[in-house]
Amino acid sequence: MLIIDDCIQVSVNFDGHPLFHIRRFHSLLQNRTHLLVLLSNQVVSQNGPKKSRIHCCCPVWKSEHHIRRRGIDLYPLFRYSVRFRPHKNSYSGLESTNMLKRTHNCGQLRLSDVGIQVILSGWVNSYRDHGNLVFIDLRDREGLTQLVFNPEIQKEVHRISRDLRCEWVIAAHGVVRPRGEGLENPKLATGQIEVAIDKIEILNKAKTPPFDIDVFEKVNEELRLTHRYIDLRRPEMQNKLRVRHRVAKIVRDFFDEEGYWEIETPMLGKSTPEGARDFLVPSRLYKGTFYALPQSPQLFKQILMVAGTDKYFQIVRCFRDEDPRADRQAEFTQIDVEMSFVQADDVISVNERLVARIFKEVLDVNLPVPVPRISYKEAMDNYGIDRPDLRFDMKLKDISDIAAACTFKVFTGTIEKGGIVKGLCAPGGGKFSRSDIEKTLTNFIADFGAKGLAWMKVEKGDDGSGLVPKSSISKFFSAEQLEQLVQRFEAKEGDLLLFVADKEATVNKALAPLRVRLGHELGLIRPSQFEFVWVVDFPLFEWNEGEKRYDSLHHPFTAPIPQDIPKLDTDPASICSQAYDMVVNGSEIGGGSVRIHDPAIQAKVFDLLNISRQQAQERFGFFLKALEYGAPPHGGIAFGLDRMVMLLTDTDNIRDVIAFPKTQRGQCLLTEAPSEVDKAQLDELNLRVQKHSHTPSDTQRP
RNA sequence: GGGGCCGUAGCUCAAUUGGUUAGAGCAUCGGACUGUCGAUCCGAAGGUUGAGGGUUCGAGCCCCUUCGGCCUCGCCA
Repeated sequence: MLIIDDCIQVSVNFDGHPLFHIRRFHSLLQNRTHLLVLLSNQVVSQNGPKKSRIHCCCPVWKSEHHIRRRGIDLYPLFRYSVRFRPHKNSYSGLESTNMLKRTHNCGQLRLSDVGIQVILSGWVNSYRDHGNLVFIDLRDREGLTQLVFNPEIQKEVHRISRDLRCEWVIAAHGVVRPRGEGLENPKLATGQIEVAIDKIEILNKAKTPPFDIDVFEKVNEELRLTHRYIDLRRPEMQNKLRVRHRVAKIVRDFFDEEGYWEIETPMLGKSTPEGARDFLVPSRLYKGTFYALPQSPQLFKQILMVAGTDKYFQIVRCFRDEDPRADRQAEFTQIDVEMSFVQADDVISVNERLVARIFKEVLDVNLPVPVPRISYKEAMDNYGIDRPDLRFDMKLKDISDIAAACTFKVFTGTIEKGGIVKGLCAPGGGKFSRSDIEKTLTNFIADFGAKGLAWMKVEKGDDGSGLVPKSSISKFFSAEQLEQLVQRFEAKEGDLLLFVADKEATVNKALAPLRVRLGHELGLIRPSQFEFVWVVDFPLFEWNEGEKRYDSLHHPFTAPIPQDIPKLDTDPASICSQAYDMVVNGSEIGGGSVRIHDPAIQAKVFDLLNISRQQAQERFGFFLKALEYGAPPHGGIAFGLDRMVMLLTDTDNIRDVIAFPKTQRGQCLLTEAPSEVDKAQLDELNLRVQKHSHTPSDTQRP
């Protein structure tokens, strides 16, 4: 055995076929602990270090142990011609000349292709080795194709195929042939055919992946995020990326056809501390000043209207530094739209056609246009929330009138204090046990601030006629009142009535999620059912009791309906805005409004929001100034692209529709962002990190 | 900032409720096998039970601290 030093380069031909290339060997063999070079029947070299420049063809040797066990007996397995030459510090382009270039993808071949020669490239999805016959399922993003290796076709290629492992990257040449009768695989689109391989090229080996790509079990998400490149190989994830691309493509095509321009707006902008927390970026040139990443391009798109661009759209990244949720990331993507000389109906009709096209082209779902509309008040009354899930009925009913007349202190007391009693009828909910209701459901609504949940099961009366709500509180109700309850909810035998008594806001806050939960648990939702609705007629303001001022329900640039403009001076709380939200299955996927284009009205709104003239000038001065130079009437909308893709892919996790998402604590597990930076970087920005600025011991120090 | 769930082999999960040497399936490695397709069969290897401390004769299990992930309330004009 002879140690070969670092300056020998070996090129290997395999039966005269240059199936392997020098540079590829390098990457193939980097992870090896040992390399051996065979010449004749001798082991010529053994070498350990990873960084060796020696290249050789030894595709089956896994370890020193393996080689020792086989010893020199390995020789008959190898028939390489081996040529040495001095290392000239160059790979001389050998790697690119002979690579098998693919002719088809792995989801493409059908019976009609039988007989043709093809080259496929991809990842080894699985291997089934029968000793002589070897089957490889080769995977790329388009699908799987079965490759067959038979020693009778090409002995050496067959031998190499036995060493292939999952996730190795290969290219293979062969002939498409039909599978024998009864051997088709109906699970695969390409299951009618297979490719009999006579040439193969190993483009790269792979470490055993940290989790199986082809596995049905749910893998720990932390692991998936740290190895996102593995996770994204899974067909399910590739489909989500594909759908996301399709949506973006449809959006661009649609708006282009409709005469919209895609215009980019800055990522480094001005902080306007309203709404969510900003992500800040320090300025190097102006010490002590900061850019903010955009929460949305709201002001820029309105300025574009003043600039006469007329019809604008953008698929744009937005940033809000708030805690994430299952359907919320700090960094997310909007389909942002704005148009001039329009009223609310114009914006609505264009955009429902857009959404209809997306759902038609991606899912083949026909969405009825025009999409129905309900008012904010209707939504709050019937569903307790401004984004109602209309896939099932189960409307909330106010029973304050009945409750006021009963003798149940919790109900009457609440009403005396100005609260309400509202409830819902869960069809078939009578099957819930007392513990289901009084523990599980009561705890559930307690999270939303409700103090208790009253219930009644609707059963047949004792005399066998009529329906009577039964429960521990039914004794506080007269027979007539019980009858009224049954009628109000149109309850049937076996239903469950649930009530919450509190301030109206609290009642709605508790009952809305309870309704959705029951809808799921009672199986009231059909799979792949989509119910679209525009929620309209929002109030312009809501009263903020803590701050003693009005807040915008939408944002401060939303226009009131024209006939309510006089109320800005008299009765702001009752003003109706020109805002609209598109809601699908209880999820808000988009929202927008007609904007204020009159500087005088904008000023009045700022007054009501308790934003002083000076504050308004500091924050939005540039924008208010723009409005003074001939702003057209305009309005727009923004859709949440991530949420739309979630709906289209039936996903309840926003991270699954983002290629490189962050965790709930805002970390990227792949890159380990955020990270500390060099002192030099901080110095350049004139920044200093105060590590313990908030600990009492520090502040008390003299 | 608050509440909840979780962390055991590479992965997914067990471990008779504090008791002997922490098990299984899949993956990995070795062997056999010419029609499989989540191949099969035989064999092997694989563990600081997230980390640190405590209680105990004895801790995967109980207590405290801490790290990480997920869900959620607040927050998200």
